[in-house]
Amino acid sequence: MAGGRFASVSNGLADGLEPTKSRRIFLALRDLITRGEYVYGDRLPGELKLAEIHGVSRVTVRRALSQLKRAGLIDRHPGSGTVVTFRPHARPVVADFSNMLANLMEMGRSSDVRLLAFGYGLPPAGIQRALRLPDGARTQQSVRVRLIDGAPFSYLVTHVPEAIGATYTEAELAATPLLALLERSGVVADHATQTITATVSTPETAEALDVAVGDPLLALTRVVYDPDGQGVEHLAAYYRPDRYTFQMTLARVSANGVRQWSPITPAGADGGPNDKSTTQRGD
Amino acid sequence: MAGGRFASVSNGLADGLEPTKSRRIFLALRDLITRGEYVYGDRLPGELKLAEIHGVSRVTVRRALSQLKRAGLIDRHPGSGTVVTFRPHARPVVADFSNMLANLMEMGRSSDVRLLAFGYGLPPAGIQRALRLPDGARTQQSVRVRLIDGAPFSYLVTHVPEAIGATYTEAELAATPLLALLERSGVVADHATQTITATVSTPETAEALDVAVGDPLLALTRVVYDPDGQGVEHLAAYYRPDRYTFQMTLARVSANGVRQWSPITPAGADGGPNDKSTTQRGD
DNA sequence: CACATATGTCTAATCCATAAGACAGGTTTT
DNA sequence: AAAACCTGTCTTATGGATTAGACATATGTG
Repeated sequence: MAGGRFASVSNGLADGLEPTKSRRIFLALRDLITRGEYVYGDRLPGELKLAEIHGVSRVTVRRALSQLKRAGLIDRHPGSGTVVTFRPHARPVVADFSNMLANLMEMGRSSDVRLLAFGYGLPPAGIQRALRLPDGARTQQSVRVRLIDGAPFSYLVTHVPEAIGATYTEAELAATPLLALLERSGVVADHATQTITATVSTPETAEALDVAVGDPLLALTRVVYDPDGQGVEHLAAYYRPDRYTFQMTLARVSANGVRQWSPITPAGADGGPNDKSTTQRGD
Repeated sequence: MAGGRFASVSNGLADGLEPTKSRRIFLALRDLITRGEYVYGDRLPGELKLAEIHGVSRVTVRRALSQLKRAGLIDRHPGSGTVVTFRPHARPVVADFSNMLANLMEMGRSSDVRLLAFGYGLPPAGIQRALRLPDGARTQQSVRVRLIDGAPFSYLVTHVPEAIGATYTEAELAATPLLALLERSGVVADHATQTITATVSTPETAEALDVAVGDPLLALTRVVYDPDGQGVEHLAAYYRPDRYTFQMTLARVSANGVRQWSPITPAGADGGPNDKSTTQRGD
């Protein structure tokens, strides 16, 4: 609720804290609206129609619509109908395939980081394996929340091998992108694997991101390796889908006689000569 | 439940058809397991611990664990504890950033398509705008479900301008990737925009994908344009996150003096000389 | 105007997931 | 052997979302 440009894309909470049918319908409709299936001025189906579509009673639909109204996505007019008031100018943060926050600063938006946890310890088995660490090796573990215009949109859990993590302080992590810290320490990020999927929020992520427990989240797992194939960073990131999406432009090219899609790197693509951009953000 | 290699990654339904706390906890735990946070042989926290973490009673945790057990992800031993039995060999289908189903056939897996709907009509306002169609222009609309080894993993809704859609039949669409049909018809796919986000399943998608209503889904929206910038295909795709994820490898390269991430195209990356692969799949 | 359709408001009843607790029986550790 | 911890099973009670209905009121249309 804290903010800025996201006032019109809030979460509509306050009575929908539980995983109820109405919450679910709210989320489904919000998704249709924020993704542009319904645009400004469109009329939603009537309450009875929605009740039929979702197999619930009218009361339940009305709860979902109340949440949408509270979130500022719709207006309701007795007799006339329910109308979308969401203006796409308040669109979510957009990142390209490489997870760069595209043009964040240029759009005049302020980004902020809150460091929720910081410490050293034994990593979970899966993370240990992903980083290719020997048994018993410890990692530096941190939990951060990134805000845009005062509103949280990402929840980041990182693991870094202890020796590397020791090269910077807690305060530095709270102020600097992790990847920049690593490269400052002489670590060479050579390649990375990245997986994108969908999941649900837990009490932890829900509280940090100001959503209801059970709401869908975009999940990204990235493991960064040095030239030797040694893992140097493990990132588990959770994003609010209404505030952050992955977006990319693909070109259909011929390579080896086979036509296939190729991503267009933002720098060399949209004509904009903004190569002077500062160091790419890490997450 | 119909399926092959997915027997070990089912949805654990059958009493969790509603968006309940226990369902939510099931999903959260399943996510941790399928993403490798917990690996084969790991012991989950005890029921009381889980109850504390998620802020629910023990009964509720037990329901979630029952679903996990039914899904074949865990085994429970009285006195000893709950152990992960999920073997990563039954991993989800993986697609790279360009949405190609990587090495699907080479892995000996069978893919199948079910055509649920087919027809012509006026598109929703958002889709009309995305395709840059004039008012009143009609589109061919289809709904398909893609199966892997007999188990559904994607729900695809496409819109194609009427004139283009007329160049192939309903039967052809049920058997051939849409993009191949388009290019056969002389349509030149030049570039595309693509957005990836997370959403929740509706009764429609839930039934088609055999998940509970309210379960999280990966959502992809893609609009393909011809060289003139005219939209030729609009695709809204929904994926079961436990059966399909986006996965990519990135290389840290220097370009213009700026270090940034660059995706590695699967063909030229993993050393495997499989350039002979057939036409790339469209979805 | 009359009619269909939309949202707004209220009622009464139901139902089921959830909570809180006790107890049994198996496993591991000290 | 005892202590600590785990899952399995059961009981009772409650609360809040949900249902199904009626009725009012605003809006647009033929």
